[in-house]
Amino acid sequence: MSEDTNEAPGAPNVPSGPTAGPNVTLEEIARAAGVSPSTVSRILNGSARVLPEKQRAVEEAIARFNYRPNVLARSLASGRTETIGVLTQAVSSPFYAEWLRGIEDALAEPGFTPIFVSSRWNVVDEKARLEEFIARRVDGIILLHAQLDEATLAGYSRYAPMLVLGRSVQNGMTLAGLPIDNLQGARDATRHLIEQGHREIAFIAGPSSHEDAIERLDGYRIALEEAGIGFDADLVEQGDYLETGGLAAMERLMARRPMFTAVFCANDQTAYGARLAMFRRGVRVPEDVSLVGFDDLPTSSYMTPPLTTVRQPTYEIGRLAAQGIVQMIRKQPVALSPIPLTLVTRETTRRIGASLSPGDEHR
Amino acid sequence: MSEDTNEAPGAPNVPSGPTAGPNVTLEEIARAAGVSPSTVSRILNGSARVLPEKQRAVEEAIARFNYRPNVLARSLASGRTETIGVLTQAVSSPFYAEWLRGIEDALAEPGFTPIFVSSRWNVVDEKARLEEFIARRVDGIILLHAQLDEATLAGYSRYAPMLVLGRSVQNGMTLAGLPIDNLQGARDATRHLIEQGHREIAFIAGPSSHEDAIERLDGYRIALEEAGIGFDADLVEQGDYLETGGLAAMERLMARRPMFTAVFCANDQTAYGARLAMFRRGVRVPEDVSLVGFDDLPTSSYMTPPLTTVRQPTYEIGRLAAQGIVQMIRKQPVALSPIPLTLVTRETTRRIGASLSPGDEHR
DNA sequence: TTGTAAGCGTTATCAT
DNA sequence: ATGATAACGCTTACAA
Repeated sequence: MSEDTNEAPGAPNVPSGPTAGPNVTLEEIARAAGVSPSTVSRILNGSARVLPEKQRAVEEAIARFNYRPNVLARSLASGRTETIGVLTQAVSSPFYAEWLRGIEDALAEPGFTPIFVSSRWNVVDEKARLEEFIARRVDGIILLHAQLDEATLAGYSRYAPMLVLGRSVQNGMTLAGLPIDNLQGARDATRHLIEQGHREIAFIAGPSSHEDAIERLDGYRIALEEAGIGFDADLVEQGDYLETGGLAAMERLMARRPMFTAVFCANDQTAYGARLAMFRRGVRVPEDVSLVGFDDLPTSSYMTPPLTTVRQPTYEIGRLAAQGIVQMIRKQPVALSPIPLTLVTRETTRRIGASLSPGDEHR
Repeated sequence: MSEDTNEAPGAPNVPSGPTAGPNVTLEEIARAAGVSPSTVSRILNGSARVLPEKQRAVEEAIARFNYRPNVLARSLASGRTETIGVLTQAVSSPFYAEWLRGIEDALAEPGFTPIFVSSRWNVVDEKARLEEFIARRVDGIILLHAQLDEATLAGYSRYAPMLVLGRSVQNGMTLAGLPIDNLQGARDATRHLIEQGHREIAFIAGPSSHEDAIERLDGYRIALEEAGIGFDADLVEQGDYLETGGLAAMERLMARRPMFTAVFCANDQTAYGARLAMFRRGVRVPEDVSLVGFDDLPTSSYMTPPLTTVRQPTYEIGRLAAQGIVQMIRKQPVALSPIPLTLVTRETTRRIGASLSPGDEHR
């Protein structure tokens, strides 16, 4: 029983005594403390009152053997894993980072553990990752930007309650969506430019496969139309939500179309690329061209000049999602209202018109 | 047995027949296919030859019932979880993102699943997360920048093999370190500035609690001394590896010390902050002051101007770590040599000296 | 309050 | 090649 003698350098806290280390079981603790396994279990889970003396004996044994309950066995027996599958499109994207932080923090409170995976913007991977979650018997699933269609999601939600961020779905007991009002955000941003006197406003779009990219384009278009300016397809370039795409799109735009006083980018990463393209050509921001992004990534306020952009309360959204999924697991009703976005005006936009008045620079 | 009738909207692929859905077990599959559980298990794992007809019958039943093996039960029985605990200091840090991507990609090949958690630069959390890994019976652990001392790590490594990134430890069978040569990187960066004619080179340091921050400071100091310039504590400001810290440090520096022609920052985030501080004061980069960062975050090449910095091959490091831990799990020997860093010269540094010659701008 | 015993869904060791 | 059967380490009625 105690053939557990792998020489590890300076193992601390681990008694060199009997069955120390990794493979101690609840049963051995029970034996050592002179109680039954169920008593140990009860103490571990606080699921019933136990005589103080036994309590102490058990706790002493746990400490002495450095015992850690086996989560697997616990979950198998109880049917609960206290685990939430979180599916991102890319764990490493700066955009998801804040969401993850919010989720992680909010999940820690009720004692759930998140499992983060990425599906790389790929529907096949997305399915595969969801099935892994199910095989792992997660208690709930949070999807950041699901690509799968609603019917498929609903099917998977039979296995575990699912919450989809950035998407509206038919809310039910096991499937819910937390939509983000991209259209409104894009409209506000465009309006801001219009109010600043801009009329030739270019747009660098995100991938048309993304629902939110389409919404942002729509918001831009609607604001233009509302202002009586009208949408001009010639002012729109295709990006890919990445810096490289923004750079290339901006280069094409400048080569093709010298007349515009502002550029609205479908996300901040695109704006970074566009900004560099302008820098390369000696186009000044905001003196020559105003620039607006979308998302408000943490670094955007450190761009030079700091980027005007549409802020998503990402950390808070993450928290909301985490709280929501926990409620769904507990079969409590969840009310999820669309997340409003707010424009944060920083220093890449400038009033134009009448004469070249100083505009916004003084602050 | 088939009280499994929760109404889910449009569940696909799930037969509305007998025991469809979540709770199908291996035993039911066996019954349906007219074989024993062991046979099903063998087919699932390919662990033995089975008659083609039974094989087909079982596969058919699996498909029909949409059966997914319970990972928990499997792990409990087999003692293997095929899971790697990955401890980061902050999942959401742009710095760790690329490491995670490398780890995730490389782990997918041998079929391991990473579990990412953050310890928030906090030793207490770090211990707690490690113990969770152990309770989850992960097969191996990768630590990104462990803060715990080596003896403690060695103790935990009794439970599962551990690989520490960015740190050198006494390499053994169950504990290994993959050091990163921060000192050399910092020395190269400083030398570059010296070669460009700079002599008054300021340094914004990282938190002194971080081993790598100290190494970077040392590299700076050594390069200075090697060049006969000598270290001047008055040119060093304290940062915190974050943008805010860089901003504040730079402001203090400018307020205190007008004489310097270059600033070397302990990491890119610090450089972003410093760059903004200079922008605010009308100090031009690189015309007035040269700027060098460290890490080469993805956005650094999109800074304006693009940031000269020390590049860590982060994605590759992540891959190496993943491959290393898998080898350790398989009890194969691992050879881990320190990762060299390379300076990438972009546009925030400029040659000075003789006269104000144009220098590097032409490219 | 405490103990006994029957699962939880697999894998693995035996025989056959 | 296949099937019983005993683990794996815990939870949870059910009794006492």
